[in-house]
Amino acid sequence: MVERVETMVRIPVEQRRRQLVAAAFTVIATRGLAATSARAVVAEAGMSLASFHYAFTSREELLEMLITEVTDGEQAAVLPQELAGKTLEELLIEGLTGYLEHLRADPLREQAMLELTQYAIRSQPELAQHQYRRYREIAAAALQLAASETGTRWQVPLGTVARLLVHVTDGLTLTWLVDRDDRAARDALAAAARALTALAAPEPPTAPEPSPQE
Amino acid sequence: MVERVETMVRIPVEQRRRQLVAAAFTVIATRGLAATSARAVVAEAGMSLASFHYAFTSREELLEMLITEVTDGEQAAVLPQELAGKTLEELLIEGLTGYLEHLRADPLREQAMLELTQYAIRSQPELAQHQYRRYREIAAAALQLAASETGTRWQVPLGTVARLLVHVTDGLTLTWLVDRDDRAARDALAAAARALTALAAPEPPTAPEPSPQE
DNA sequence: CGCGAACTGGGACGATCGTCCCAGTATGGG
DNA sequence: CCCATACTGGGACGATCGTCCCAGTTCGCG
Repeated sequence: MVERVETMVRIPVEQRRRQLVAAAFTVIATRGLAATSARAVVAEAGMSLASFHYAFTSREELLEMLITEVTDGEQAAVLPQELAGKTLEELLIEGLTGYLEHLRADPLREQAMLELTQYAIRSQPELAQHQYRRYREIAAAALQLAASETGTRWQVPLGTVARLLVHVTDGLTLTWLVDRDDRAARDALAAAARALTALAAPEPPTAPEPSPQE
Repeated sequence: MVERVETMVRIPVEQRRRQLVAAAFTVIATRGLAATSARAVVAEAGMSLASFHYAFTSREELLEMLITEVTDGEQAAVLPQELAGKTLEELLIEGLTGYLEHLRADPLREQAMLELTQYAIRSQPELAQHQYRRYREIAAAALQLAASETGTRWQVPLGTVARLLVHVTDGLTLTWLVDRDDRAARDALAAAARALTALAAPEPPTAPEPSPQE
């Protein structure tokens, strides 16, 4: 009664989980989290519905793995490449411009990240916290590099500047996704770089002499 | 066959629309946009499902009216109250602190606004643009007031600073909703105020004399 | 070579969704 | 006072959702 099925493929669970996660991210980016049903995901991955619940016990579990994997794989798209002979402000502008280009190149990706954050805030707060800790780590690394490379020093705790930088990139993302105004985004980004620069000051000489204040 | 219904109430359409919009916002805030079904809304509003489609032709129409109404009613929660004798940085700190308090007092409201923005980006881009134009208007008004009140002048076009300020508040909102870290938020906000202050300079005397540069 | 276990396809279940319909009720203009 | 109409309650429809089940297929290990 059952026909010979020629397309049946046997794939180990781990690989299938990865495939489903990737497919899910694609669906979220293109059609939104609300439309990311189990059926839509398996359709995107080209497998049957049963494989979904063989690999994951629930949709929630898939999303959990998705968020974890995506935020851990998050790279510093912000790091400027040419460091030599630039001022801090120039470095910040380049870094932020790099982020804007990253955003412009693949807006759906950042939109998906945003939707996942919002989902996580409601459904898996720890995941959202982890995601933002990672963002801040990346920001802090970039800021520290920029400062040390230009012989400057942050006047405010690095973690605080990093937090502020994440605010800026988040805002940049949200606003640009809304209006797609490249020119305005670049202006705002330049202003942000200029403003952030005010939080740094030239580093005192390498061998710190006791200041003659007492 | 039909029993006497004693609870039936006749309400004009306009009022019912307003009631439904208000109920919908409550549901979005408490349970998320994904859970904001027509049935959930009418349950919150205490009416029957038919009234929903008597007042609105579709769920989408309700959300459209909801977004429009809410963003038009958006107030400047950011305006500092005591203006006299403060520096620009102090004024900015107070304004941002005011916003943080507003956020802390009713986090679900801002979370709902964020979810509505995300929905609008995908489904009604014009509404999202309108929403963010409104945000920028409010920010620009606050910034202009702060500058004129402290005898300073923005070195960067007001619209650009306003855009940047919206970035900061958006980022503040998102991050705080994720980690609820009041202390870190206040630090970041103070840093933001300090950084933004660098974009302003003392206003030249009221009667502008020609500068002796030529 | 054979068999247990890993894996897959397809279909099914109950819940919930948006939308619609219709019989019935209250009300204001004549 | 009465009737057209503005309005409401409740139920229904088809679609889609997450989840589950089971018969059947393939593979690795003995």
